[in-house]
Amino acid sequence: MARVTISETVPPAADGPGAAAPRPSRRRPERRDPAATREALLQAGAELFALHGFDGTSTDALARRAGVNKALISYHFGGKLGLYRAILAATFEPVRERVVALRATPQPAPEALREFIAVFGETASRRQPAFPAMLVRELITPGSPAVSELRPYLVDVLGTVRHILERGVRDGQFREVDPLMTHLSMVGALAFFFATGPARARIVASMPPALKVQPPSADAFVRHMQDLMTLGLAKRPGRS
Amino acid sequence: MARVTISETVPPAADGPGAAAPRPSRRRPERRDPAATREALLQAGAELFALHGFDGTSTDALARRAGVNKALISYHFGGKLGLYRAILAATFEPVRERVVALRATPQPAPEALREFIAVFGETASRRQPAFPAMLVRELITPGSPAVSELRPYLVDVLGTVRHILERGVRDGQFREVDPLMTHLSMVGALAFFFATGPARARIVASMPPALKVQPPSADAFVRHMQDLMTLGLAKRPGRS
DNA sequence: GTCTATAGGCTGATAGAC
DNA sequence: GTCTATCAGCCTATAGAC
Repeated sequence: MARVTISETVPPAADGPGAAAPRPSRRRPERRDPAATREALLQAGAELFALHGFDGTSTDALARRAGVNKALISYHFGGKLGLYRAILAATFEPVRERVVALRATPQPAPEALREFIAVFGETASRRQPAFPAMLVRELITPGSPAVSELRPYLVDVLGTVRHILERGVRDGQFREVDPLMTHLSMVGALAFFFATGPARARIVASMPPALKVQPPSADAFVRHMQDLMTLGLAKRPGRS
Repeated sequence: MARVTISETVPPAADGPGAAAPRPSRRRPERRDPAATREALLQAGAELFALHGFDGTSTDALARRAGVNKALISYHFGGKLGLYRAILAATFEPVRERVVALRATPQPAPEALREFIAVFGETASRRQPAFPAMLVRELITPGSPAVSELRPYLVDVLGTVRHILERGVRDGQFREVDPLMTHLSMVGALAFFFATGPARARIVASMPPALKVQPPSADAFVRHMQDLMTLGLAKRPGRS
């Protein structure tokens, strides 16, 4: 099981979590770059797997969405599961890198925590829109064939958060909190919000116009979480 | 994957990934109460759908787990989807009732919010263990055939939380927060924690004993969330 | 590398005996 | 109400032409 070396060269077309999905104009079966075929499958798979899960996505739907022949999934990725694994790696690796970079920040802990939340939000809303749903789906399905491969990523992210929290406690800016539970509540709220974005958009869209309320934007929610966490963790002046 | 021809009377060997599962002692195909059949299917379905999702659960697995003939799913529930819908209703209705009852509480808002979190935790960890995973799965899959039926439940729960939060703001105990975002962050963190409990247990179980850390208990996490939310929402003395 | 055609397995549902 | 037997449809994967 080699480390997947996916050509990260092509930036995944930034389409929001709301995902009306501007279908990539891939009508033509004409000859084209094989790297483009791989890329189209990775892109289509990220969208469909995030939305419908592994079992809910057929190779037929993947190929159609990518504008590519079904057999090419096996040729390029060794099968549907191989494609899924490649997408998992391509999705989580950039997240890991951006998060781990936060360890070195010179900012005080509360600012670093705000930064972590901002990085999560930016990744989820702009860079890797499939990331929150894939994370949640993997963690919810204990028998998933790929959940064990996820562990290194989870460990690195948890480690970074723990690092920030412990520094905050040491510096007297955070009250004494359990780092794991704090991590779970923060990441859980963020992942839930972004993973359920499309469904929220749908629910709002189907409401009678009179009652229609705009769902919160990604940026607003990031700010909400930044405030909630820093205030909720803050060491209160009076206490020891 | 070799299909060994075993006499089908033999109880299916402990299967399922999650599956410690106190198998209901249903050896005999003898006549029995039809209500018991329905109940066994509802129970088995709640476990399997929560763990593997709708697409990931076959009628065969459902029937085997329930110790019941496959054809009875169609007879009693009109098919796999009918069973799923019945489980959805049976899972969410008790949650709705317990949550809505909180509207009438005479307690101050911060106490009421703590109570809401406790009710969620108790429901998720003891009464309806399938509830968090089913909630998350439904909300993550926008096209789910049942997601629209969920709306009344979501509206009632959100309404209750909003009610508590607005009362807290009015009474000067909470700072001015967006009720929807606050609801999403709180329920999101709770649902994520409980839905991912089984996976967390697995990950811990597969760790080398030296590094093994106990995952947080349900009660500890409830307390964590109670503190995080009440402190994070508290109106700070100095400010207006 | 890409495509077509097809194999072979599994799925959910039901007809009909009991 | 329960069970066995069976079917049609869809699914993933692949052989082989180009």
